[in-house]
Amino acid sequence: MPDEQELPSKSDRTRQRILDAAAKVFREHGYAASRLSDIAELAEMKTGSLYYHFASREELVAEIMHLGIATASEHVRRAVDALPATATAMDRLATAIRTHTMAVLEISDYTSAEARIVGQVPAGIAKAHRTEMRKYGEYWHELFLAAQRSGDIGADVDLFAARMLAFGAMNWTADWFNPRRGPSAETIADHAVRLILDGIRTTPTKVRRGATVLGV
Amino acid sequence: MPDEQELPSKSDRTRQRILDAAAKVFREHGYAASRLSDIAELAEMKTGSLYYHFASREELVAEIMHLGIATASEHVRRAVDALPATATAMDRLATAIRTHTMAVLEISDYTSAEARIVGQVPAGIAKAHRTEMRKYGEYWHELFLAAQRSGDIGADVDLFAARMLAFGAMNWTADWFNPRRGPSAETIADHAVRLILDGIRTTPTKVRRGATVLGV
DNA sequence: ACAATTTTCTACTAACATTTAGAAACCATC
DNA sequence: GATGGTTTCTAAATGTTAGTAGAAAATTGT
Repeated sequence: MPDEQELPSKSDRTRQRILDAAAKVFREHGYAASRLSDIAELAEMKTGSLYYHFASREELVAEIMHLGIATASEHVRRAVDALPATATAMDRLATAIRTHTMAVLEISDYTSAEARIVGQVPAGIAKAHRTEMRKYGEYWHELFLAAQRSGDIGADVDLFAARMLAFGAMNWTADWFNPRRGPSAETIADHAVRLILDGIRTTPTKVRRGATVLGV
Repeated sequence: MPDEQELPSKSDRTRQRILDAAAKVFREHGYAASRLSDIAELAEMKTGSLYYHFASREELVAEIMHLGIATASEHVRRAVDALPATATAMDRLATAIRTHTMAVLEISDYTSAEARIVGQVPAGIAKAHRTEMRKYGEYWHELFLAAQRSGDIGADVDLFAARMLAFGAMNWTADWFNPRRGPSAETIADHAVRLILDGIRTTPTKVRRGATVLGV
Protein backbone atom coordinates (compact mmCIF):
# COMPACT_ATOMS: atom_id res chain seq x y z
CA MET A 1 0.00 0.00 0.00
CA PRO A 2 1.54 3.33 -1.06
CA ASP A 3 2.38 5.86 1.55
CA GLU A 4 -0.10 8.75 1.55
CA GLN A 5 2.67 11.13 2.48
CA GLU A 6 5.02 10.55 -0.40
CA LEU A 7 5.84 13.32 -2.81
CA PRO A 8 3.62 13.72 -5.82
CA SER A 9 5.02 11.88 -8.80
CA LYS A 10 5.76 13.60 -12.06
CA SER A 11 2.56 12.16 -13.43
CA ASP A 12 0.62 13.66 -10.53
CA ARG A 13 2.13 17.06 -11.14
CA THR A 14 1.43 16.98 -14.85
CA ARG A 15 -2.11 15.84 -14.22
CA GLN A 16 -2.55 18.77 -11.89
CA ARG A 17 -1.15 21.14 -14.51
CA ILE A 18 -3.67 19.85 -17.01
CA LEU A 19 -6.55 20.24 -14.59
CA ASP A 20 -5.51 23.78 -13.72
CA ALA A 21 -5.25 24.67 -17.38
CA ALA A 22 -8.60 23.08 -18.19
CA ALA A 23 -10.34 24.97 -15.39
CA LYS A 24 -8.93 28.26 -16.66
CA VAL A 25 -9.95 27.54 -20.24
CA PHE A 26 -13.46 26.39 -19.35
CA ARG A 27 -13.88 29.32 -17.02
CA GLU A 28 -12.93 31.78 -19.71
CA HIS A 29 -14.49 30.29 -22.83
CA GLY A 30 -17.35 28.13 -21.59
CA TYR A 31 -17.91 24.55 -22.57
CA ALA A 32 -18.59 24.71 -26.29
CA ALA A 33 -15.72 27.00 -27.20
CA SER A 34 -13.05 25.11 -25.27
CA ARG A 35 -10.87 22.73 -27.27
CA LEU A 36 -8.45 20.17 -25.98
CA SER A 37 -5.74 21.94 -27.96
CA ASP A 38 -6.36 25.12 -25.92
CA ILE A 39 -5.99 23.18 -22.71
CA ALA A 40 -2.88 21.37 -23.91
CA GLU A 41 -1.29 24.63 -25.00
CA LEU A 42 -1.88 26.26 -21.63
CA ALA A 43 -0.49 23.18 -19.92
CA GLU A 44 2.55 23.41 -22.21
CA MET A 45 2.21 20.09 -23.92
CA LYS A 46 0.84 18.52 -27.09
CA THR A 47 -2.82 17.62 -27.42
CA GLY A 48 -2.19 13.92 -27.69
CA SER A 49 -0.26 13.90 -24.44
CA LEU A 50 -3.43 14.65 -22.54
CA TYR A 51 -4.51 11.12 -23.27
CA TYR A 52 -1.78 9.67 -21.14
CA HIS A 53 -3.48 11.26 -18.14
CA PHE A 54 -7.16 11.22 -19.09
CA ALA A 55 -9.03 8.63 -21.07
CA SER A 56 -11.20 11.18 -22.84
CA ARG A 57 -12.39 14.75 -22.94
CA GLU A 58 -15.44 13.71 -20.97
CA GLU A 59 -13.35 12.27 -18.18
CA LEU A 60 -11.42 15.51 -17.92
CA VAL A 61 -14.58 17.57 -17.87
CA ALA A 62 -16.14 15.32 -15.24
CA GLU A 63 -13.09 15.77 -13.04
CA ILE A 64 -13.25 19.55 -13.37
CA MET A 65 -16.91 19.52 -12.39
CA HIS A 66 -16.17 17.32 -9.42
CA LEU A 67 -13.36 19.54 -8.20
CA GLY A 68 -15.52 22.62 -8.73
CA ILE A 69 -18.22 21.46 -6.37
CA ALA A 70 -15.82 19.80 -3.95
CA THR A 71 -13.79 22.98 -3.60
CA ALA A 72 -16.83 25.19 -3.11
CA SER A 73 -18.27 22.75 -0.64
CA GLU A 74 -15.08 22.57 1.39
CA HIS A 75 -14.66 26.32 1.55
CA VAL A 76 -18.26 26.94 2.49
CA ARG A 77 -18.40 24.26 5.16
CA ARG A 78 -15.12 25.39 6.65
CA ALA A 79 -16.26 29.02 6.80
CA VAL A 80 -19.58 28.11 8.34
CA ASP A 81 -17.97 25.79 10.86
CA ALA A 82 -15.56 28.54 11.85
CA LEU A 83 -18.39 30.71 13.09
CA PRO A 84 -18.74 31.01 16.87
CA ALA A 85 -21.37 28.89 18.55
CA THR A 86 -23.43 32.01 19.13
CA ALA A 87 -23.90 32.57 15.39
CA THR A 88 -27.52 32.51 14.29
CA ALA A 89 -28.92 30.46 11.43
CA MET A 90 -28.93 33.64 9.37
CA ASP A 91 -25.29 34.31 10.18
CA ARG A 92 -24.48 30.85 8.92
CA LEU A 93 -26.47 31.39 5.77
CA ALA A 94 -24.85 34.77 5.17
CA THR A 95 -21.42 33.22 5.50
CA ALA A 96 -22.31 30.43 3.12
CA ILE A 97 -23.55 32.91 0.52
CA ARG A 98 -20.52 35.10 0.82
CA THR A 99 -18.10 32.20 0.66
CA HIS A 100 -19.77 30.43 -2.24
CA THR A 101 -19.87 33.65 -4.21
CA MET A 102 -16.20 34.30 -3.51
CA ALA A 103 -15.42 30.75 -4.59
CA VAL A 104 -17.12 31.35 -7.93
CA LEU A 105 -15.53 34.76 -8.38
CA GLU A 106 -11.94 34.27 -7.42
CA ILE A 107 -11.09 31.56 -4.97
CA SER A 108 -11.25 28.68 -7.39
CA ASP A 109 -11.03 28.34 -11.15
CA TYR A 110 -12.64 24.96 -10.71
CA THR A 111 -15.73 26.41 -9.11
CA SER A 112 -15.90 29.19 -11.69
CA ALA A 113 -15.62 26.65 -14.47
CA GLU A 114 -18.23 24.39 -12.93
CA ALA A 115 -20.70 27.25 -12.53
CA ARG A 116 -20.12 28.31 -16.09
CA ILE A 117 -20.43 24.96 -17.85
CA VAL A 118 -22.78 22.94 -15.65
CA GLY A 119 -25.76 23.75 -17.82
CA GLN A 120 -24.00 22.83 -21.04
CA VAL A 121 -22.27 19.52 -20.54
CA PRO A 122 -23.60 16.43 -22.34
CA ALA A 123 -26.19 14.29 -20.63
CA GLY A 124 -23.79 11.58 -19.52
CA ILE A 125 -21.56 13.88 -17.51
CA ALA A 126 -24.52 15.84 -16.17
CA LYS A 127 -26.14 12.73 -14.80
CA ALA A 128 -23.04 11.56 -12.99
CA HIS A 129 -22.58 15.04 -11.61
CA ARG A 130 -26.10 15.28 -10.29
CA THR A 131 -25.49 13.11 -7.26
CA GLU A 132 -22.74 15.37 -6.05
CA MET A 133 -24.82 18.46 -6.72
CA ARG A 134 -27.71 17.01 -4.77
CA LYS A 135 -25.46 16.47 -1.79
CA TYR A 136 -24.22 20.04 -1.87
CA GLY A 137 -27.81 21.20 -2.38
CA GLU A 138 -28.90 19.27 0.68
CA TYR A 139 -26.31 21.02 2.76
CA TRP A 140 -27.70 24.34 1.60
CA HIS A 141 -31.21 23.16 2.24
CA GLU A 142 -30.24 22.52 5.85
CA LEU A 143 -28.97 26.06 6.16
CA PHE A 144 -32.20 27.47 4.72
CA LEU A 145 -34.34 25.15 6.78
CA ALA A 146 -32.64 26.08 10.05
CA ALA A 147 -33.21 29.75 9.26
CA GLN A 148 -36.85 29.10 8.52
CA ARG A 149 -37.31 27.06 11.70
CA SER A 150 -35.80 29.86 13.74
CA GLY A 151 -38.29 32.24 12.18
CA ASP A 152 -35.74 34.26 10.25
CA ILE A 153 -37.17 33.11 6.95
CA GLY A 154 -40.92 33.39 6.54
CA ALA A 155 -42.94 30.19 6.62
CA ASP A 156 -44.44 31.11 3.27
CA VAL A 157 -41.10 31.00 1.46
CA ASP A 158 -40.62 28.04 -0.86
CA LEU A 159 -37.14 27.03 0.16
CA PHE A 160 -36.39 25.22 -3.08
CA ALA A 161 -37.32 28.19 -5.24
CA ALA A 162 -35.42 30.56 -2.96
CA ARG A 163 -32.34 28.38 -2.97
CA MET A 164 -32.27 27.96 -6.72
CA LEU A 165 -32.79 31.67 -7.31
CA ALA A 166 -29.94 32.34 -4.91
CA PHE A 167 -27.70 29.89 -6.75
CA GLY A 168 -28.59 31.62 -9.97
CA ALA A 169 -27.52 34.99 -8.65
CA MET A 170 -24.28 33.56 -7.30
CA ASN A 171 -23.32 31.24 -10.15
CA TRP A 172 -24.24 33.59 -12.97
CA THR A 173 -21.49 35.89 -11.74
CA ALA A 174 -19.09 33.51 -13.46
CA ASP A 175 -20.58 34.74 -16.74
CA TRP A 176 -20.21 38.47 -16.22
CA PHE A 177 -17.59 39.14 -13.58
CA ASN A 178 -14.58 41.02 -14.90
CA PRO A 179 -11.70 41.42 -12.47
CA ARG A 180 -10.43 44.44 -14.36
CA ARG A 181 -13.70 46.32 -14.75
CA GLY A 182 -16.77 46.84 -12.62
CA PRO A 183 -17.31 46.00 -8.97
CA SER A 184 -14.75 43.95 -7.06
CA ALA A 185 -15.34 40.40 -5.99
CA GLU A 186 -15.86 41.56 -2.42
CA THR A 187 -18.43 44.11 -3.47
CA ILE A 188 -20.32 41.51 -5.46
CA ALA A 189 -20.21 39.01 -2.61
CA ASP A 190 -21.51 41.67 -0.21
CA HIS A 191 -24.33 42.48 -2.57
CA ALA A 192 -25.18 38.82 -3.01
CA VAL A 193 -25.58 38.44 0.73
CA ARG A 194 -27.66 41.54 0.96
CA LEU A 195 -29.82 40.78 -2.06
CA ILE A 196 -30.65 37.27 -0.99
CA LEU A 197 -31.23 37.96 2.67
CA ASP A 198 -32.68 41.46 2.70
CA GLY A 199 -33.29 42.50 -0.88
CA ILE A 200 -32.36 45.87 -2.23
CA ARG A 201 -35.26 47.76 -0.74
CA THR A 202 -34.59 50.13 2.12
CA THR A 203 -37.12 49.64 4.83
CA PRO A 204 -36.80 51.93 7.79
CA THR A 205 -38.15 49.31 10.15
CA LYS A 206 -35.65 46.84 8.86
CA VAL A 207 -32.42 46.00 10.59
CA ARG A 208 -29.40 46.91 8.56
CA ARG A 209 -27.93 44.21 6.47
CA GLY A 210 -25.15 42.07 7.79
CA ALA A 211 -22.58 42.40 5.09
CA THR A 212 -19.65 41.10 7.01
CA VAL A 213 -19.74 38.14 9.27
CA LEU A 214 -17.24 37.28 11.94
CA GLY A 215 -14.73 34.65 11.07
CA VAL A 216 -13.34 34.22 7.59
CA MET B 1 -42.23 47.10 -52.79
CA PRO B 2 -44.06 44.39 -50.88
CA ASP B 3 -47.14 45.32 -48.93
CA GLU B 4 -46.51 45.10 -45.21
CA GLN B 5 -50.03 43.89 -44.65
CA GLU B 6 -50.02 40.90 -46.94
CA LEU B 7 -50.31 37.39 -45.61
CA PRO B 8 -47.10 35.68 -44.63
CA SER B 9 -45.67 33.77 -47.56
CA LYS B 10 -44.90 30.13 -47.38
CA SER B 11 -41.27 31.03 -46.94
CA ASP B 12 -42.16 33.23 -43.98
CA ARG B 13 -44.12 30.46 -42.36
CA THR B 14 -41.37 27.91 -42.83
CA ARG B 15 -38.82 30.33 -41.50
CA GLN B 16 -40.99 30.79 -38.45
CA ARG B 17 -41.30 27.04 -38.00
CA ILE B 18 -37.53 26.74 -38.06
CA LEU B 19 -37.09 29.51 -35.53
CA ASP B 20 -39.68 28.00 -33.20
CA ALA B 21 -38.00 24.62 -33.47
CA ALA B 22 -34.55 26.08 -32.88
CA ALA B 23 -35.72 27.94 -29.79
CA LYS B 24 -37.20 24.77 -28.34
CA VAL B 25 -34.07 22.75 -29.06
CA PHE B 26 -31.67 25.36 -27.66
CA ARG B 27 -33.90 25.84 -24.64
CA GLU B 28 -33.89 22.16 -23.89
CA HIS B 29 -30.36 21.09 -24.77
CA GLY B 30 -28.26 24.23 -24.48
CA TYR B 31 -25.90 25.48 -27.13
CA ALA B 32 -23.27 22.78 -27.39
CA ALA B 33 -25.63 19.83 -27.53
CA SER B 34 -27.95 21.27 -30.18
CA ARG B 35 -27.38 20.14 -33.75
CA LEU B 36 -28.90 21.52 -36.90
CA SER B 37 -30.28 18.07 -37.55
CA ASP B 38 -32.25 18.24 -34.29
CA ILE B 39 -33.72 21.55 -35.32
CA ALA B 40 -34.52 20.38 -38.81
CA GLU B 41 -36.21 17.26 -37.50
CA LEU B 42 -38.42 19.23 -35.14
CA ALA B 43 -39.27 21.59 -38.00
CA GLU B 44 -40.13 18.54 -40.12
CA MET B 45 -37.59 19.02 -42.84
CA LYS B 46 -34.12 17.93 -43.88
CA THR B 47 -31.02 19.58 -42.51
CA GLY B 48 -29.94 21.00 -45.83
CA SER B 49 -33.27 22.75 -46.28
CA LEU B 50 -32.46 25.08 -43.45
CA TYR B 51 -29.95 26.74 -45.73
CA TYR B 52 -32.61 28.09 -48.00
CA HIS B 53 -33.78 30.22 -45.06
CA PHE B 54 -30.58 30.88 -43.13
CA ALA B 55 -27.11 31.37 -44.47
CA SER B 56 -25.45 29.53 -41.61
CA ARG B 57 -25.87 28.09 -38.17
CA GLU B 58 -24.51 31.30 -36.72
CA GLU B 59 -27.13 33.39 -38.46
CA LEU B 60 -29.87 31.19 -37.03
CA VAL B 61 -28.43 31.39 -33.55
CA ALA B 62 -28.06 35.16 -33.80
CA GLU B 63 -31.70 35.47 -34.80
CA ILE B 64 -32.81 33.36 -31.84
CA MET B 65 -30.79 35.54 -29.49
CA HIS B 66 -32.25 38.67 -31.02
CA LEU B 67 -35.80 37.40 -30.69
CA GLY B 68 -35.13 36.27 -27.13
CA ILE B 69 -34.19 39.72 -25.96
CA ALA B 70 -36.70 41.52 -28.16
CA THR B 71 -39.54 39.40 -26.82
CA ALA B 72 -38.54 39.85 -23.20
CA SER B 73 -38.06 43.55 -23.74
CA GLU B 74 -41.46 43.99 -25.35
CA HIS B 75 -43.28 42.07 -22.65
CA VAL B 76 -41.52 43.87 -19.83
CA ARG B 77 -41.99 47.34 -21.31
CA ARG B 78 -45.63 46.67 -22.06
CA ALA B 79 -46.31 45.38 -18.53
CA VAL B 80 -44.51 48.32 -16.94
CA ASP B 81 -46.26 50.82 -19.18
CA ALA B 82 -49.61 49.29 -18.30
CA LEU B 83 -49.19 50.26 -14.66
CA PRO B 84 -51.28 53.20 -13.46
CA ALA B 85 -49.59 56.55 -13.23
CA THR B 86 -49.71 56.25 -9.45
CA ALA B 87 -47.36 53.28 -9.48
CA THR B 88 -44.13 53.84 -7.59
CA ALA B 89 -40.64 53.16 -8.91
CA MET B 90 -40.65 49.97 -6.88
CA ASP B 91 -43.96 48.90 -8.37
CA ARG B 92 -42.44 49.31 -11.79
CA LEU B 93 -39.36 47.34 -10.83
CA ALA B 94 -41.44 44.58 -9.29
CA THR B 95 -43.48 44.30 -12.47
CA ALA B 96 -40.35 44.18 -14.60
CA ILE B 97 -38.88 41.38 -12.47
CA ARG B 98 -42.05 39.38 -12.50
CA THR B 99 -42.54 39.76 -16.25
CA HIS B 100 -38.95 39.04 -17.22
CA THR B 101 -38.95 35.92 -15.07
CA MET B 102 -42.21 34.74 -16.60
CA ALA B 103 -40.76 35.37 -20.05
CA VAL B 104 -37.80 33.13 -19.26
CA LEU B 105 -39.96 30.46 -17.66
CA GLU B 106 -42.89 30.08 -19.95
CA ILE B 107 -43.91 33.02 -22.07
CA SER B 108 -41.25 32.64 -24.70
CA ASP B 109 -39.04 29.81 -25.86
CA TYR B 110 -36.86 32.46 -27.44
CA THR B 111 -36.19 34.16 -24.15
CA SER B 112 -35.59 30.81 -22.43
CA ALA B 113 -33.17 29.84 -25.15
CA GLU B 114 -31.38 33.16 -25.03
CA ALA B 115 -30.96 33.00 -21.26
CA ARG B 116 -29.65 29.46 -21.54
CA ILE B 117 -27.12 29.91 -24.32
CA VAL B 118 -26.00 33.53 -24.03
CA GLY B 119 -22.88 32.58 -22.10
CA GLN B 120 -21.88 29.86 -24.56
CA VAL B 121 -22.14 31.28 -28.04
CA PRO B 122 -18.97 31.94 -30.03
CA ALA B 123 -17.34 35.32 -29.78
CA GLY B 124 -18.66 36.64 -33.08
CA ILE B 125 -22.31 36.20 -32.18
CA ALA B 126 -21.75 37.37 -28.63
CA LYS B 127 -20.24 40.61 -29.78
CA ALA B 128 -23.06 41.44 -32.16
CA HIS B 129 -25.53 40.56 -29.43
CA ARG B 130 -23.91 42.80 -26.87
CA THR B 131 -25.31 46.01 -28.31
CA GLU B 132 -28.84 44.75 -27.94
CA MET B 133 -28.15 43.49 -24.44
CA ARG B 134 -26.71 46.81 -23.46
CA LYS B 135 -29.86 48.54 -24.59
CA TYR B 136 -32.06 46.23 -22.56
CA GLY B 137 -29.66 46.61 -19.65
CA GLU B 138 -29.97 50.37 -19.86
CA TYR B 139 -33.73 50.12 -19.61
CA TRP B 140 -33.33 48.09 -16.45
CA HIS B 141 -30.76 50.52 -15.15
CA GLU B 142 -33.35 53.28 -15.49
CA LEU B 143 -35.78 51.26 -13.40
CA PHE B 144 -33.18 50.68 -10.71
CA LEU B 145 -31.99 54.26 -10.80
CA ALA B 146 -35.50 55.67 -10.43
CA ALA B 147 -36.03 53.48 -7.39
CA GLN B 148 -32.76 54.60 -5.88
CA ARG B 149 -33.55 58.26 -6.55
CA SER B 150 -36.88 57.88 -4.85
CA GLY B 151 -35.11 56.44 -1.84
CA ASP B 152 -36.55 52.95 -2.19
CA ILE B 153 -33.12 51.51 -2.89
CA GLY B 154 -30.31 52.48 -0.57
CA ALA B 155 -27.72 54.92 -1.83
CA ASP B 156 -25.01 52.43 -0.92
CA VAL B 157 -26.28 49.81 -3.35
CA ASP B 158 -24.09 49.27 -6.42
CA LEU B 159 -26.78 49.24 -9.06
CA PHE B 160 -24.70 47.34 -11.58
CA ALA B 161 -23.91 44.54 -9.16
CA ALA B 162 -27.50 44.40 -7.98
CA ARG B 163 -28.85 44.30 -11.50
CA MET B 164 -26.50 41.57 -12.65
CA LEU B 165 -27.21 39.46 -9.57
CA ALA B 166 -30.91 39.90 -10.24
CA PHE B 167 -30.47 38.84 -13.86
CA GLY B 168 -28.58 35.79 -12.66
CA ALA B 169 -31.41 34.73 -10.39
CA MET B 170 -33.96 35.26 -13.16
CA ASN B 171 -32.06 33.85 -16.12
CA TRP B 172 -30.63 30.83 -14.35
CA THR B 173 -34.18 29.57 -13.91
CA ALA B 174 -33.94 28.50 -17.55
CA ASP B 175 -31.40 25.93 -16.39
CA TRP B 176 -33.41 24.32 -13.62
CA PHE B 177 -37.09 25.02 -14.09
CA ASN B 178 -39.14 21.90 -14.70
CA PRO B 179 -42.78 22.49 -15.60
CA ARG B 180 -43.71 19.02 -14.38
CA ARG B 181 -41.90 19.04 -11.07
CA GLY B 182 -41.19 21.60 -8.40
CA PRO B 183 -42.67 25.06 -7.96
CA SER B 184 -44.83 26.60 -10.69
CA ALA B 185 -43.68 29.43 -12.88
CA GLU B 186 -45.89 31.83 -10.94
CA THR B 187 -44.42 30.72 -7.64
CA ILE B 188 -40.91 31.19 -8.95
CA ALA B 189 -41.71 34.62 -10.38
CA ASP B 190 -43.25 35.67 -7.05
CA HIS B 191 -40.16 34.50 -5.22
CA ALA B 192 -37.89 36.31 -7.65
CA VAL B 193 -39.68 39.59 -6.94
CA ARG B 194 -39.54 38.99 -3.24
CA LEU B 195 -35.93 37.84 -3.18
CA ILE B 196 -34.64 40.75 -5.17
CA LEU B 197 -36.67 43.47 -3.53
CA ASP B 198 -37.00 42.28 0.05
CA GLY B 199 -34.83 39.21 0.45
CA ILE B 200 -35.96 36.08 2.21
CA ARG B 201 -35.57 37.43 5.72
CA THR B 202 -38.69 38.14 7.73
CA THR B 203 -38.67 41.78 8.70
CA PRO B 204 -36.76 41.54 11.93
CA THR B 205 -38.22 44.20 14.17
CA LYS B 206 -37.11 42.04 17.01
CA VAL B 207 -33.58 42.41 18.27
CA ARG B 208 -31.06 39.99 16.83
CA ARG B 209 -29.41 37.66 19.26
CA GLY B 210 -25.71 38.10 19.73
CA ALA B 211 -23.44 40.57 18.04
CA THR B 212 -22.18 38.25 15.37
CA VAL B 213 -23.18 40.47 12.52
CA LEU B 214 -21.45 43.72 11.90
CA GLY B 215 -23.18 46.55 10.16
CA VAL B 216 -21.20 48.07 7.35
C1' DA C 1 -48.10 24.32 -68.62
C1' DC C 2 -44.63 27.25 -67.15
C1' DA C 3 -41.68 29.77 -64.19
C1' DA C 4 -40.41 30.72 -59.65
C1' DT C 5 -39.91 29.06 -55.21
C1' DT C 6 -38.85 25.62 -51.97
C1' DT C 7 -37.00 21.22 -50.54
C1' DT C 8 -34.16 17.17 -50.86
C1' DC C 9 -30.07 14.44 -51.60
C1' DT C 10 -25.39 13.52 -51.91
C1' DA C 11 -20.88 14.77 -51.54
C1' DC C 12 -17.43 17.68 -49.56
C1' DT C 13 -14.97 19.99 -45.96
C1' DA C 14 -13.22 21.60 -41.63
C1' DA C 15 -12.58 20.99 -37.02
C1' DC C 16 -11.59 18.25 -33.45
C1' DA C 17 -11.23 14.15 -30.63
C1' DT C 18 -8.81 9.93 -30.43
C1' DT C 19 -5.30 6.20 -31.42
C1' DT C 20 -0.82 4.41 -32.06
C1' DA C 21 3.99 3.66 -32.87
C1' DG C 22 7.91 5.13 -31.36
C1' DA C 23 11.12 8.85 -29.42
C1' DA C 24 12.62 11.08 -25.38
C1' DA C 25 13.09 11.63 -20.58
C1' DC C 26 13.54 9.61 -16.29
C1' DC C 27 15.42 6.69 -12.73
C1' DA C 28 17.03 2.92 -10.15
C1' DT C 29 20.82 -0.34 -10.20
C1' DC C 30 25.17 -2.14 -11.35
C1' DG D 1 28.30 7.23 -15.06
C1' DA D 2 26.79 3.59 -18.15
C1' DT D 3 22.71 0.60 -18.72
C1' DG D 4 18.22 -1.14 -19.13
C1' DG D 5 13.63 -0.84 -18.02
C1' DT D 6 9.80 2.21 -17.16
C1' DT D 7 7.28 6.35 -17.53
C1' DT D 8 5.99 10.21 -20.12
C1' DC D 9 5.49 12.73 -24.26
C1' DT D 10 5.30 13.61 -29.35
C1' DA D 11 4.18 13.38 -34.28
C1' DA D 12 1.43 11.69 -37.45
C1' DA D 13 -2.44 9.00 -38.90
C1' DT D 14 -7.26 7.91 -38.29
C1' DG D 15 -12.03 8.44 -37.11
C1' DT D 16 -16.05 11.03 -36.35
C1' DT D 17 -19.31 14.51 -36.34
C1' DA D 18 -21.69 18.18 -37.94
C1' DG D 19 -21.87 22.19 -40.88
C1' DT D 20 -22.09 23.57 -45.77
C1' DA D 21 -22.51 23.69 -51.03
C1' DG D 22 -24.83 22.84 -55.10
C1' DA D 23 -27.30 20.24 -58.50
C1' DA D 24 -31.55 17.94 -59.04
C1' DA D 25 -36.20 17.10 -57.80
C1' DA D 26 -40.51 18.53 -56.09
C1' DT D 27 -43.89 21.85 -55.21
C1' DT D 28 -46.49 25.98 -55.72
C1' DG D 29 -48.87 29.80 -57.82
C1' DT D 30 -50.48 31.96 -62.03
